[in-house]
Amino acid sequence: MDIQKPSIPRGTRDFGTIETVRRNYIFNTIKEIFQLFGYAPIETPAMENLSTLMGKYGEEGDKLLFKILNSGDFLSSVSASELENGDSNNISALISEKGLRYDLTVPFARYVVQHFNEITFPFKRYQIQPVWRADRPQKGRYREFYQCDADVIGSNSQINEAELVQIIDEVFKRLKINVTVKFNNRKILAGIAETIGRPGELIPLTIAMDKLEKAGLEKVVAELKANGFSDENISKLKPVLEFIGDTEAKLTFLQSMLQGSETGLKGLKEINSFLDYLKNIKITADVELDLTLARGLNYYTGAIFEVKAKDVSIGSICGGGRYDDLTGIFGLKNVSGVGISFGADRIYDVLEQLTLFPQEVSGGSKVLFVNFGNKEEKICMSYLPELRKNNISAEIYPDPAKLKKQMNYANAKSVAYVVLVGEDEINEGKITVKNMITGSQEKTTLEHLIAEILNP
RNA sequence: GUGGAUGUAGCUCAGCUGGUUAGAGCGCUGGAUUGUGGUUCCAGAGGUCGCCGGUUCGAACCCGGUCUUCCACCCCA
Repeated sequence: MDIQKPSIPRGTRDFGTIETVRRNYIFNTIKEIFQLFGYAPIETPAMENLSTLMGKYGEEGDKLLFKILNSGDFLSSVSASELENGDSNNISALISEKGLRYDLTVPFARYVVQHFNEITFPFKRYQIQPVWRADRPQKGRYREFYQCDADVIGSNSQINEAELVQIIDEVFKRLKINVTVKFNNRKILAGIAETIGRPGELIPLTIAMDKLEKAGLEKVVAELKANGFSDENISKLKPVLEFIGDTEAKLTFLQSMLQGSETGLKGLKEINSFLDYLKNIKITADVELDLTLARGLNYYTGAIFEVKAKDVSIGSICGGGRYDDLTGIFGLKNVSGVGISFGADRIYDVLEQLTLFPQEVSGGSKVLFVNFGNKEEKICMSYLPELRKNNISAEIYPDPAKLKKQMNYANAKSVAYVVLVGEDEINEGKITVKNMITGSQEKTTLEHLIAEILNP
């Protein structure tokens, strides 16, 4: 039999011990903050019915869904003529009815509708699980990655938006990442579309506007023209694209521009309410209104957020928004929700690039007992529980290997103290403790070692 | 999904216009030091040159395909 070189699918990764400990540091930080704000955890399955997932993320999203082949004789449901036609889309619908989740928001909406009777509203939940996208991987883009979501469903108040910004601020403050929180409102974008004379063409408009920062005004205009926007449409839009000023100035400008649009004015009202709540909160991060912020996910209808790291260029590390009717498609009308999603894997990349991971995130033992042989290891075995009882992680080297090898092991695992108990120590009822950081060494007792570690 | 790069030891990389036996640093193992790591010195192990095929007397090197990683679009966390 051939030995095959093992590998994992592209865009997926193994995590070593250091990486896992560091990732847990991110997850734990986020989880702690979520709980601090009263969010409770749920989990949903890795796979959902495709009918739940399809059509929720736009055309692009459907393409990026990982589909799971039906079990058993999956071809039996395909007729010969369909096979002959070779329409992949058609056939895939026949042979696959499950898919891996693409995000956590849509499964959450499904969950809310399905468990409506058990839930007390407003429902604040958090969820930290992997999601999968059949995207082409590159830096900061993986096919399996973790999202850390917090959502409030069943409340229209902008107090939720303000709270989510507060959570974002708190999380990145603790992780020591400088960020800018950009926000916008889909209703305002809809109002702009209306005002320039292209109501209902929100999506092509926003996709083009989104490129302003990256591609520049000319490219945006060119794309709009290609999508059938007239010169008059574009000249009406230009003041928006060219506007320079702070959040307040933008709002004043929009107030007069959107007079004719009911939706647009509603969006303005939402933003003003949101900002009003925010005034009472001390926020460290920069928070700014960005009219070119669009975000692709189709289900957003109100506020939208995006968070960027100031010191690293990696795309957004957190995003979110309000969806007024995501549960509607599953039969539950008039339930509005708003949520944010932290991208743990990108946050990892940011922390690594800025070397912001705390030192103590190592994962090894604090104390290692050297193994000198059968008689000595038994004494060590009796000491170990004493340390662990005091919440000090400790281990004994399992084999009576050469001392050099055991010291090397301690060094590689960044163990702080190595304890040597040989014949001399046994006779004296003491232990020899070597401090691996300073290199100094002294004969002492177990009690003294414990005391030193607990009260440095 | 479109376009462009990339792949040589565990890691980072050298390897001339195709020419005998493919190299370095770091790491690893052993020794100098039989109860002392992180510094030093010596020795050693480790390679289907991503994979498959083609051109050639001869391929790590040229050509085709495929996979990987990366970059730009698209989109996104």
